[in-house]
Order: sequence, then structure tokens, then C-alpha cells
Amino acid sequence: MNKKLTFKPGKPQMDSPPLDQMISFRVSRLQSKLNAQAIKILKEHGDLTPTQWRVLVMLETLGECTSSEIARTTQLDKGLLSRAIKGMMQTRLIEGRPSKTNKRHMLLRLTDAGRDAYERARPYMQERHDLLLNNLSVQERRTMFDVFDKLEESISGAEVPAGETKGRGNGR
Amino acid sequence: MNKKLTFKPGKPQMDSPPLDQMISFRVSRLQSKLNAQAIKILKEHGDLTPTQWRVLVMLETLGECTSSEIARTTQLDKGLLSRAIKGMMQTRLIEGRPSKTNKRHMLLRLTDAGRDAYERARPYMQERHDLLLNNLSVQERRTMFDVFDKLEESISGAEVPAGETKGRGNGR
DNA sequence: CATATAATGTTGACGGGTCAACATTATATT
DNA sequence: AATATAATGTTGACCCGTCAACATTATATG
Repeated sequence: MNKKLTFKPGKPQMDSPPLDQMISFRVSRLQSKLNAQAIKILKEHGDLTPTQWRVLVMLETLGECTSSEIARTTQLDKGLLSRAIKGMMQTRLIEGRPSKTNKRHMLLRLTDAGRDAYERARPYMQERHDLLLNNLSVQERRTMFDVFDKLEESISGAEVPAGETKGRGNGR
Repeated sequence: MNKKLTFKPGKPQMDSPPLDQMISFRVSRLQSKLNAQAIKILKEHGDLTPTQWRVLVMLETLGECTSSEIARTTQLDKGLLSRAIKGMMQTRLIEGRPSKTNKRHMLLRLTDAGRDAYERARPYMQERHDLLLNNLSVQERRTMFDVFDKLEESISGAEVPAGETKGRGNGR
């Protein structure tokens, strides 16, 4: 099981590739692979981008909502979202209507085509996710998400180590 | 501490943002944050890019080696590496000499300036990494890397579900 | 009420990562 | 030895994510 038992008792023990022990590098590489996989699956089953897929998921979950709500919930960049939404409105996956109480808001919701696209891709995305989970024990799954949470917290906590002017929002 | 306590005991409990339960999304978001943090630190302490930093780490570890060795070990894209190395040779962080046994190879190694840059950024990168680890138990750290390994394996195993021609290399 | 500040969404610019094509050189196959 | 195949590294094209600037509208502050 353990891959790194390759040191000789006499030598200084050049342990396996140092970058493999570095969190940021591992997350980066993992993200690349996951992303490539997602792109491939989504291209085959509805020709969506990962961001578009995420917008669909959010709309399916939240129901009618605005771009800024999605941005806040997912922490995705609002510029990125703006373009994704624009494209999805052109291809009629979603539709928007102006809010009457707030002229800046655009209330977004799935069209039938959008819901179809979602339902078409979903089983494959689900299958993929199950495949990822299947190789992990229940313990590992729980710990994984805990670790994700803690790492994100560490980063938020580390930024601006001294003297923030005011406010608490992470200016994203 | 726990932000998501908004479910009613009678209801099926529409669990918090669905994307938060999805591995790919979590890894993607985590990667964004880690990357932004790394970019900031590296910019302040030597003006390196993350890729350049990784090249420095690899050269410091492997000693003199070639671009393809780094690509193989890290699984970084060879095009990306080519450009990073080109830039680092221009700024004299590394130097290369042609191999005599293989005319395609360029043997790379750190210059003194490169080693300086590495040593200048290293403590800050180390501190950051320690900060990330400090919020994790020993158990969590072990599980985290195990999970990284297993997830990467899952992805490699999932690609080309049937009838691969030959070979075993992941065509990257 | 008047004004300053914050939120919403759009856009342009930029850099980084991915991919494919390519020239060159090594290696395998016959 | 001749030829096909694979490896190495470079380059151009492309897309995505990030950031800053901006116009517009809401809200807070005086």
C-alpha cells in the first residue's frame, strides 16, 4: 500500500518527489485531471462547460435566482458568471426576467431545454462522482470534505495578517 | 461555527449548497484559493510564478535534469514547462547545457541566482504550508494525501473504459 | 432630502494552462 | 541497414479564470 519505503538506512533518504508532499501542487494537479474529465463528459452529453453545468445545478437547486446569488453561494467570479449566463441565454438554456423590486437584478430560471440539458448530463456526472466516491471509505469521504473546509478556512484566515480597515466580507 | 443549520426537523432536509458536496467543484474552488495565495506570496518574494517555483523545487531536488524528466515527474504540460524554462533562462535563474549523449536533451540546473531565489521564497512557502497543515490533525493529513492519490487513480482508471490499443502510459 | 457608499452586472485586458502540429533526434522493427 | 515509431522540446492558437474599470441602481449616512 505505502509507496514510499524506498530509503536506505545509511543514506539521507531522498524521499519521493517533494512536490507530491505539497498540498497546493497536489490540489492543482488533481483539479486539472478532474476538470479535464468533466469537460470531456459534459462535451459529450450536452456540450456544456463546467461553469454552465454549475449554473444549471444552482438554478435547479435554488430555483429562480440572480447572478449575484449564484456568485455568493458558489464564490465563482461574477465576470465568469456573467459570460456563462449570457451564453446560456443565447442558447436558451435559461431565461431571465427583470425584477420589479430591483432594477439591477435579473431573475434567472431554467427553460425546458435547460432542464433537459441538465437531466441529460446528470446521470453521467452522477456516475462519475459515484466512481470517485467508491474508491473512498466512509471515513475518507468525511475527512476529505472536512479537510476541504479547513484548508479554505486556513487561507481566508491567513490573508491580511494585520490591520484590516473594516468589514468582514472576503472581497471577492 | 457551523453555518448550515437551516433545516427543519420534519423535512427531508434539503442539504446545503449541492455543489459543496461535489468533489470536483470543491477541488476547483480550493485550487483557486491556494493558487491565488501562492501567486501573491511568490510575487512578493522573488517575483516567481507557481510554475517557475515548481521548476526550482524540482531542480533543487533532482539536481541537473531535463525538461522531460520534470514533465514526467510532475505531470506538468511540456509546453507550459518549455515556456517557464525559457523565461527562467532569460532571467538567469537556471542554465542549460546540451547533452552529449542525446542531442535533444537540454540539461538544466540552477544558477546561483536561481538558488538564491529559491532560498528567498522557500521560508514563506514553507510557512504557508505549515499553516495549512497546522489546522489538520495527523490523521487528516495522512487521509488527505491518500485521498489525493485515490482520486487521481480513479480518474486514470476511468478514462478509456474499453479497448485500449496498447501501452500503459497516460498520454499526457 | 442630499450625498456618499455599496451592490449588481457588463466589459476589456491579461496571463496561464491545454492542446495540436511540428522539426529534430532516438529507438524499435524488419 | 532501412524504415517506422516514439521521444524531446518549441511554437501558435485557443479558452478559461482573474482582475479592474465602469454604468447603473440601492442603500446607508449626514
